This record gives sequence, structure tokens and C-alpha cells, in this order.
Amino acid sequence: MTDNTLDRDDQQGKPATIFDVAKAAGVSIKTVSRVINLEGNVRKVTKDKVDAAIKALDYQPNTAARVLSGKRFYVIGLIYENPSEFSYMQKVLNGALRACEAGGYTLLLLPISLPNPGLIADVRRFVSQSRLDGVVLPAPLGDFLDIQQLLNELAIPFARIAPKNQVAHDIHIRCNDEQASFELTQYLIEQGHRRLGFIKGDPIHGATSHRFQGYLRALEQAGIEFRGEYVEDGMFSFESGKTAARALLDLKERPTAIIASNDDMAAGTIFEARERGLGIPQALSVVGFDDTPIASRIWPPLTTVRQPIVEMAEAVTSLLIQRLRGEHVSSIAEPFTCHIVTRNSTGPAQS
Amino acid sequence: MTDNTLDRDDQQGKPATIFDVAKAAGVSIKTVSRVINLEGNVRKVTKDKVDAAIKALDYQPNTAARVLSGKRFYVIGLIYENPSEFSYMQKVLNGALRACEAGGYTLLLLPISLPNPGLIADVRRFVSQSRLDGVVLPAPLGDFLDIQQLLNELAIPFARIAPKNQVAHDIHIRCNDEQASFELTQYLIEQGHRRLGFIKGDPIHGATSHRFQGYLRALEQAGIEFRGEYVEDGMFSFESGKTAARALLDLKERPTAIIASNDDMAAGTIFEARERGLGIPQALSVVGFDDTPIASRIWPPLTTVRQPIVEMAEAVTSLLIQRLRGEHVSSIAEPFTCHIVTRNSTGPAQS
DNA sequence: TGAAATAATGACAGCGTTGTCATTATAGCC
DNA sequence: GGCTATAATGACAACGCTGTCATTATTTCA
Repeated sequence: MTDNTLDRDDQQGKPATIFDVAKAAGVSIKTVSRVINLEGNVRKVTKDKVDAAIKALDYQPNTAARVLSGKRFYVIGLIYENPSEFSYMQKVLNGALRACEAGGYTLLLLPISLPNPGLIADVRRFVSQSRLDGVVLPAPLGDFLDIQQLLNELAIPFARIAPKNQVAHDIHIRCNDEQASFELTQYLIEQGHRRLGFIKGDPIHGATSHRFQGYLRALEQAGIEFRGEYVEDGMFSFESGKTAARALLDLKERPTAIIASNDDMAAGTIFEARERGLGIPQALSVVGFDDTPIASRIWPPLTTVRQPIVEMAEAVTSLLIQRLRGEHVSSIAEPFTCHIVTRNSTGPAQS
Repeated sequence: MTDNTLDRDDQQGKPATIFDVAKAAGVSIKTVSRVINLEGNVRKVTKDKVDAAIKALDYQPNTAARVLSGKRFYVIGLIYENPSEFSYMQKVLNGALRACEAGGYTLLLLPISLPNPGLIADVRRFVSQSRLDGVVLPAPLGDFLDIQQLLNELAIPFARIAPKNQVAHDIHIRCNDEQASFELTQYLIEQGHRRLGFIKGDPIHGATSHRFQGYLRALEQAGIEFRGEYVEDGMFSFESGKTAARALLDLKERPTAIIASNDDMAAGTIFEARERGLGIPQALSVVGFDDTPIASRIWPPLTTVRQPIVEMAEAVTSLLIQRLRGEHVSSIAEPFTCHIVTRNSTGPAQS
């Protein structure tokens, strides 16, 4: 005569519940709950028993039940600008997904097309309808103060990938844009360039001013006089890069090197140079930022700056999840390091 | 003396529940459930009362409660190849998100890097751990028979964006690659080209053979003899396009036009031609497929084929959701139409 | 050593929905 | 008009977990 009640546990292949674990470990379901939620106030021996039972039964908490019962949703929202060039967001996405999977969270997406007058309303609807615990804001949205204000009002924690520091205790991560730009400019100066054009990015991106600052610092350190006509505004788009390059190349004393604040504008610069029959890098060196797919696919392939986006996204999402769990985390103080990728769009100055 | 019980409904700003709706409509919660799930067996007048109450209270069913109670999860998985060039997936993502939002479903992502020997295990884990109702498989995974077989075993409905028809009653959508390739080739022939090189794509993509077929059909219709040495294998990557172009351009009687099966390979072809000093389109016309961002950013900008990816993804996801709701849907018979985008990489033959 | 303080554990209601089954209203038919 | 078939509705348990509060074990300190 077998005891049926003992066999019930892994019956039918149905997933184990908290009751199964409690029975196997010889404790109450509440204690199991304490263990899986890291609540503390559980003795080591008890915790070990429970952990063993969890492993043995391959127990995974039922998210729906947790959500229904508790005050958390186990959902993180990723709000991002729907870009024309997706490689940055693809990396952000992969990093955020990795962190969410590791932390048992689900990632929900809200792509936004800019400019968008209903932006705040859209975000509000997304956050309330989707029942989110937290939000990840990659650049450039990470620099938008009104979104942050809204999330603060709604008491939704968020984490930003953004160049600018804003609040003391908020979670944000950035890479060292200023330093990367400094080194990139320095590299061109080492190649003998003295007339260095610079194309700024979209001012809504915090990176824009940082990259410009790095350029200025490198000029200063090398003792090269700053010339305002060598700086043009851009918007990070291919078209705007082309237009800015036109202005720079129309100058009587045209630059021998142009630093575009991203790869798309660098591509536009190369496009414009080609239309004028300027050889690259013989007559003009061109550099970009971001190491997007286009950087290695245009002719000549582009010297640019690579950022560790996947790692940054993963780190910032992990921090957010830790905070949601009640752990006390602060933002990462040290910015992530960028690296220069040298290709054939740069060479010695010939002027 | 006001009756407190009447005021309870929209108390505290807490979301309305099914009880609130039932009370407001004067019916039982089960009847409300029937209405929101379109179960039928509800009289018109009753349904109208309930619908009015739902609207008045801005009621939205609690997904966690539905999942916990019922047998559905209200989650759709999107399994996709993590691509080097994301613009295709970005569009798929946007289309799928739109359909999910409209249908009240959540979209979960599983990016896969190919080749992946653990592919099936990864998919299995994703499907079972994430508790999915259905899966969307964009190309090229939509052509993978082993994934489809697995999903069939697990009894998970799926919908594919894929060139190949496989099962009679499965949901899938495709665009008319063969016809687009035919028209593209025809266009080059009209420009006077007679020596037409063709670079095939990755054979795991169903589109590869369709695009090749369209090329063959156009040759045949124009009475141009097929020459095997004008066809090279590629893998859809920039590098493979470059290598294939090298072989084609090394021929004694080299082609005056090259049709690459995607934009990346067309970019590789242009890269290779440029290294040899061949002017484009004077000495060589080049075309691609997909109208990715690179197509408009290289020099010269690329003549290519644009597919309505967002619409296709939205349509196929909507169909899947309809099927999950129990409605009887079949796949869309008529393929979506592609359009040729003419740019400067093509011109009259000069041979 | 014993009382008070604190740590560890448990019992149980409740979260908002759907499934099952019972009950009641309506329609169909001779 | 009364009986049966069927449509419409309702009562209530169950889903798996967490929060609250009560209870028990352990530590601390006089």
C-alpha cells in the first residue's frame, strides 16, 4: 500500500508550487516565500533545506500569482527613441534583456518617435496601463527632464543611460564621451592635423556637448587656436552631416580633418567630400562616433569610437532591479570606457 | 444620509475590478467575464449594460488574475535572429508591438545568435519558462523546420514571416520576393545590361532561392543566355558580398551590373569595385534588396527593393492573436508587394 | 536562572479572474 | 397550455502567491 499523498508532488509534470516546496522542505509556505524573496529572518539551516527543495523540484515562482498577491509586477519598461539607425538600441535591448532574464523580470518596450508632442501622455499611459515596477531610459530620452519628473510623480523608479548627471541618488550610467573625444582629436593632431573641423550633434543629446568639450580640451592641450568657423551644428542625421561638411569644405582654408559627432554624420561628410572629388584620407581625414554598422561598410571604412553599450545597458538594468528588490544601490560613479577603432578614413595631414 | 456602498465603486482611485462592473451593470461577475471574453450566450441587452458599465468605470481586466485563473498567458514570444543589421528586425518589432498592444497581449523577446547548436534547447526553455500562448517567427527562423516541429510538439501556435509555404493551415506571411527580383533584373535589362552578375544570399533564408528565381525568369523572358560563372554564392554579409564581387569582377568578360541579394552584400560589392577604381554606375551598376539604412548612406546611394515589413509583422501577429482567441483564421494567401527604390547605383550599360 | 527582547516560523485571508456546475428564463413544439 | 430543449445567468471554488498578524524558539542581560 503506497501512500498516495507522497507521490503527489511531481505528479502529472505540472510545475511545482510553493506548497510542494514547503512540504519537501518540511516548512510552511511562508518560509519558502521568505527564502525566494530574500526577506531574511530565516535561519541558515532552514534556508538550506528550502534551497535544496527548490532545486530538487525545479521550482519557479508563478509570476501571475506573485503579481496578483503582492505589490510588484516584475515588469520593467524600456522607453526608447525609435531610431533611424538601430544598432545602438539593439545593443541596449540585448543588455537589458540579459539583465531582466537574470533577475526574473519581463521587459516591455515602448518605442517613441520624436518629435512627439504627446510624449508625456504616451509615457504616462504606458506606465499605468502596463503596470511597471521600473523604467530604463536610454539616451537621448535619459536626458529628458520632463520624463523623469513624470516618473517621479508616479513614484516609478528609473535608471538612465545618459551623459548628464541630474539627481544625486538616481541610477544612471554613462561612458566617458569627453575623454573619448579628447583622445580621438589628439590622435588626429598626432597625425599632423592642425585645421580640425568639428560637427556637433543634436543638442537634445547630452553626449553632444561632452564630445565637443573633449575636442576643445585636445586643441587647448596641443596649443592649437580654436577657430569658430571650424565648428558646425548638426543633428546626428546623415543629411545634417552632409550639410555641415559642405560649409566646412567651402571655407577658404578648409580643414584637413573633420570630426563628426556620430557615424551617420561622418558618412554624410564622406559623401559630400566624394561629390567634390576629395580623396579620403589623402585630402581629408574623417572620424565618427559609435561604431555603427555603417562605419565598417562605407568606403573608406571609418575611424570611430566604440562604446560598451551592451554592458552599460545590462549594468544599469541590473542596478534598477536591485533597487526594486529593496537593496540600497547608488549609481555607478565611474563612467564606462570607450575605445577608438582605427580604420582607413584617417591618415597623415598633407596640407 | 448618503449610501456609502454606492460610493465605493471609484473609491481611492484604485482600478475597477470585475465586481465593480458587475455591480454597476446589475449582473453577476461571471456574466461580465462572458462579455469581456466574447464567450457568447449573453443577451444583447445584458451585453449592452455590461459594456456601458465597463466604459463608465474604465475597467481593464487584471492580467495577472486572468493568467492565474485561466489557461492563457496573454503573452506572445518573438524569436528572432540577432542580426548584424537590425533595421529589418526593428520593423518586425514595431509591427508586432503594434498588434500586441491592440490585442492586449505582451510581447516577449528571444534574440538568438546563429549558428547555435543549442537553438532548440534555447527555444524550448524560452517557451516553457516564459509561459507563452504563441510565437512569432520572422525570417530566417520562420523557415527552420526544427523550430516549427518543436512548437507543434509543445502545442504552441505560431505564425511565420517566411518565404516558404510549409503546412497548409499554418499562419504565415510573405512578400513577393520572386516578383521583386524579376522586376529589378528587368529594370537593369531595360538599361541595356546584358551581362548580369548575381550574388546569392544565405541558403538558410528562403528568400535566397526566390530572389534567384526572379533573376532567372527575367533573363529568360529577355532571351538572355544564363551563364553560371555570373552567379556567386554569398551569405548576406558585407564580407561575403565583397568576396563574391571579387570573383565576378575578376572574370575576363566581367558583368556590367551586379544584383546582390541584399544591401549588405551590395555594399560589399561597391566596396570591392571602389578598390579597383571602377566607377559606379558608369563601369558597374549595383543593386541590393531590403532598403536598409546603409542603402541611402553609401556612395553612390543604392537602388534596392523595399518590403512592407512593419505591415507584414503587424498582420501576422494579429492573425496569431485571432487564432489564440479561438477564431478560425487561415494564413493570408496573397503575398505583400515589394517596391523598387531607384537611386544612383544604377545607370545605362556602357560596355 | 528567569524575564524581557528579539529572531524565526506559521496560519490564514485575500488578490481578481476563469472554470465547473447548478439554476433559472426563454423558446419550441405538439 | 404544458412539457421539453436550450439559452442565459449565477454561485462558488480554485489558481499560487504575499501581507498581516499570531505564535513559538532563541538570545540577551540583569
